[in-house]
Amino acid sequence: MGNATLRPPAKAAAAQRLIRAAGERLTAPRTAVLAVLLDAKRALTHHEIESALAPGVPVDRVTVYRVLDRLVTLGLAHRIPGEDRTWRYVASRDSSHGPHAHFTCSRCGKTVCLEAVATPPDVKVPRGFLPQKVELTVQGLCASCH
Amino acid sequence: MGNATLRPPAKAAAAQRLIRAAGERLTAPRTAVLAVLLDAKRALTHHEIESALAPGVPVDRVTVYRVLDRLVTLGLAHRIPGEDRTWRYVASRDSSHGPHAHFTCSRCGKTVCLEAVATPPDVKVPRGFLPQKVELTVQGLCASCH
DNA sequence: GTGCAGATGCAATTCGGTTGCGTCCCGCTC
DNA sequence: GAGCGGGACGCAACCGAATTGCATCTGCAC
Repeated sequence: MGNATLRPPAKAAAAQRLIRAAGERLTAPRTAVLAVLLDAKRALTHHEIESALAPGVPVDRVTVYRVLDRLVTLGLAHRIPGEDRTWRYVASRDSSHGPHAHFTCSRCGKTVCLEAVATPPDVKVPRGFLPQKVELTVQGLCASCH
Repeated sequence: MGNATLRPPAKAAAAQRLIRAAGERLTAPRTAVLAVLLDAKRALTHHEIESALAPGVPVDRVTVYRVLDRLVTLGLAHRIPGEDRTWRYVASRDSSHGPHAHFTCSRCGKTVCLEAVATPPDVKVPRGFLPQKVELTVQGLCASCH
């Protein structure tokens, strides 16, 4: 998952580029948080993000929330409601926001994005309902818990 | 959604039957809570459940949580993590726990179960992962908010 | 009717997340 | 390169959903 003190500089540079490209002000917290997300192989909770960047720049809890919120708004990240009532965040791999699938381990809570759902979700909704976003979550055991 | 003071006795009777059939002790809170769920046309939050049964038997907040928890364990109900970080509960229509789909209105938060999803659950999971349950959530606008 | 494991009620606590507000600093302008 | 203004940050207090501990009560088996 990467070490905060040794976070690849490439990720920080990429983070800066993305923030700039979004027309946002470039600040240390934003760079750090986005770099953490880009470096992560799975969805991270707020707590995980916070502790991942702790050794470097100390960033306030609230600021992390606000940065994440902003990143989600900008489309640079998206967040997943978990079974444990906490948000998890992932950097958006690219702007293709097709029907998204996630896998959550019911033992350790680890959450990963599943690429390429082979199923065009033709869901029947009641008359008058307007579907906008489809979330597909698979619960089960991850490789290490299995 | 039914009125608490005039809750159909049929629902209370059904609730009692289900609780009994599950080999559980029959208590007023359990009957009341399950009756509320059976009577509901959509998924209810803890708060909604509580206020739905308020006029009749006053049931402690904590007890409602515990009863719901028990009902979920027994398979008589299931709960859905919402975008607003609160659980919503629905009585399990029957024991067929196929891939389940829910619709959540992003404006008013109302959540309903979608029957009959044409979802062939061929989701690709990473090697070593063991899928157990599939949740499909559709976000959008409900008929009244649309 | 009696006993007891299990259920309930009450109070206090935890915890993820949010809000208010004063200060700081990024980035535009001159 | 100095000045400036609005947005971002940090701190502290707050909120509400959910959980835990414990004493009391009760469904139900005998």
